Amino acid sequence: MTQTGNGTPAYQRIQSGILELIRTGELKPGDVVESERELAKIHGVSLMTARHALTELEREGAVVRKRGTGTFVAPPKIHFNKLMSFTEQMASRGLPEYSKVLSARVIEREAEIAARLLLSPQQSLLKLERLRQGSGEPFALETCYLSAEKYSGLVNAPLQRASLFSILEKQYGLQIAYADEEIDAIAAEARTAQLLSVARGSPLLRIRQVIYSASGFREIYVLGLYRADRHVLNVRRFR
Amino acid sequence: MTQTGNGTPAYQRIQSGILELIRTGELKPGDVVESERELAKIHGVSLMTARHALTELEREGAVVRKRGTGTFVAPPKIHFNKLMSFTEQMASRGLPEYSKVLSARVIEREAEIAARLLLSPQQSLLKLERLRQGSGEPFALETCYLSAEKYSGLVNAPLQRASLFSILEKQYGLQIAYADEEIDAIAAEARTAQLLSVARGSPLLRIRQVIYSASGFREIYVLGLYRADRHVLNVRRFR
DNA sequence: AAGTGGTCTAGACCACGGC
DNA sequence: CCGTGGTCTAGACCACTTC
Repeated sequence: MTQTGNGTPAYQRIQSGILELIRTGELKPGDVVESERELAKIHGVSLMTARHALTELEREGAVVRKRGTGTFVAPPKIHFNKLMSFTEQMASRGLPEYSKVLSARVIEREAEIAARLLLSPQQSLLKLERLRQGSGEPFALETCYLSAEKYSGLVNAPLQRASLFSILEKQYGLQIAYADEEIDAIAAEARTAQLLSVARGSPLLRIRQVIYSASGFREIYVLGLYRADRHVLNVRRFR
Repeated sequence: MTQTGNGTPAYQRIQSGILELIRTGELKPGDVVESERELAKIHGVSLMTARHALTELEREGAVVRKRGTGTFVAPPKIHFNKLMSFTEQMASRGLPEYSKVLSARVIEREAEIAARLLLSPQQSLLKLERLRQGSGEPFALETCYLSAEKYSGLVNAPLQRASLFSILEKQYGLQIAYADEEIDAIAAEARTAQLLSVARGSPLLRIRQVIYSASGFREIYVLGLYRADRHVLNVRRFR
């Protein structure tokens, strides 16, 4: 008797159940999760199916399994390698944040940048230059480039208030998936130094990122220059 | 009749077989991998077991599965967020590499660094300072700190020739798992500038990493200073 | 000894893709 | 239509941890 119930697979329903308990705080990090056999019985499912559910949850880092002992809620996740907008980053640290839009306009014939987005060299681009401030001090200079064709409406968007990510996600239905970043350091040249209130030649962290949509397209190119004395990047690398 | 053969699980043997074909080039990116049913028959194993093997290979990024179509060798992996030693990095790019050991000795009372390894402030540390050169030019200055108690033998290890990682893995049985890195930029001070053959005040990429063993302990602290004009860091971040 | 996760079997039905 | 991967069953034995 296979009782699939609704359309969602049984193993996913089991996962949702556990994730819900974690989300609501009913299960805290370190707490025991029901064993495979218990889950199988409760959900009226075979052992393999219950196992499947836990295997995926472990892979996602939600739980930890210990042979001979049980399955436990994983320690609070550290948000390493998470792609967050400036706004989100500041919010997650509880810091006040402010962005000044220096320019938002359409540019033409920027072949090099178009190439990074895999667009043809003549294609026009939307260029968005913002000075990021945190705790009242200038912090970073971020220049975003997007296809002008797709995102022309952004020129008049309330970027002063809302985060670019949230506008793209909500208004344009863009599903941001990941970003590849190139990180190095450069010396501040005159204009940048002045905008960021640092001396000319001061070391800046330069982050060039290509942001990909869930469907695999290159959607945004961002050139970020960060005051090294105000910014540390956190990365986790695996062997 | 369960024929396990040797000690390794069947699904791992199936994985090794496929990975070997990929490694030797017998299977190239885009090629079809044997179907679940074929694998099950060939290896005299049930369908679930063959599936398990492919599921893990897909998770690791070695293959891609397409419902209704088949399983294919994944496109060449991009080594994002991979923890590699300097030696490995240079080798993977086919570049000649050379390291000069500037010092290798035991130091005492370096409370701040001991703290990063969660050791007591008085504990003595092994300090290993190396100048990394690639293509004949100085490239980076790397200073490693390890527990002197555990790794005292390293003082006399052939670090000129073998990579620190490989010595730790082979001789000390250390299983390196991952590293958390703090990345920022600083201006080169006198000694560093001289060693790296750059002007004083040049921007350097500073990477401070804590390397963890598979059992979760903090094993190595590395302070790396990289010439920004010779080094770009690649990172992938996920939403 | 009892309970846990790890591996595995020999089937089954479904949804999807290509022909 | 046929072959593919996706989901699932109702058991089984093993290795490990805890008591």
